[in-house]
Amino acid sequence: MKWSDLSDNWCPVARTLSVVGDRWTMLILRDCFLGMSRFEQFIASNGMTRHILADRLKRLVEAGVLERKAYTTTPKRYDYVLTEKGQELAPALLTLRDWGKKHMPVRRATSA
Amino acid sequence: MKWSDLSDNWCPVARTLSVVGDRWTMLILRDCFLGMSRFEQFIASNGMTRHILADRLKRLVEAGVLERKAYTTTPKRYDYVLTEKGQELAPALLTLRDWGKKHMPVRRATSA
DNA sequence: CAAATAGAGTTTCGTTTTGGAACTATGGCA
DNA sequence: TGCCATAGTTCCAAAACGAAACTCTATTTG
Repeated sequence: MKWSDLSDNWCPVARTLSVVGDRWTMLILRDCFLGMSRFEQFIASNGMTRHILADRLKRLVEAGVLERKAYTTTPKRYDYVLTEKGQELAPALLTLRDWGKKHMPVRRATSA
Repeated sequence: MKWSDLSDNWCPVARTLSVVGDRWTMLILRDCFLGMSRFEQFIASNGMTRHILADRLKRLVEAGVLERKAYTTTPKRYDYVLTEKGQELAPALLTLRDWGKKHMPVRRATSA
């Protein structure tokens, strides 16, 4: 099965995962909830590579989770901000955070 | 950054995603919550390939989310059942389900 | 003015991961 | 004896990914 086929799956969990179920998307959204909105901020925050970030941002905008708002015209540059639909992923992030706090203790310190 | 490095990330969301943040794991867990426990059931339920399922089950057992319990000895066969730690992912699944119900309407019917 | 810096991507290339399918292994059953 | 069920494992080609370099526009600095 192709991953993209999940968007029309009978199961609402699967349909959600078709948008946020890959390895990096939730971390981008976490950063959005922490107040970040720009390409270089996301890059600095979670160590993903540039073209993967570009791809994920594009998908999230297409999915209506983020909105791409120009903040300068020359050159064109954009803020990526949560839409209403994106905001409503907050409970999901919070449950994931709570589970991590309880069940995934940190073994050693890391920089990133 | 390697995905495996996330398990020691400062952020509890990232640490959670190091276990359940890939493309199929959450769907396996959904099936567990729906009462499934065997290899062929998971295969029939969500169309993932056999060796990816085998890999994910192994990781989930290593992570302490599932437990591998023999239900026959010859040949050795196993049920994969949620541990306490796994059970506590229920709230996360529920928030993902709710978001999908609200924001990801089905466009066309699918079989799987 | 030339050169360096900053922000936001895009391209290239080599390595991993994945999807698809076939193959293996063990035992029950007709 | 041969077929079926369960649970994997192996193989190969295709897709995704990580790392690094490159592009483009404009601003700042020497």
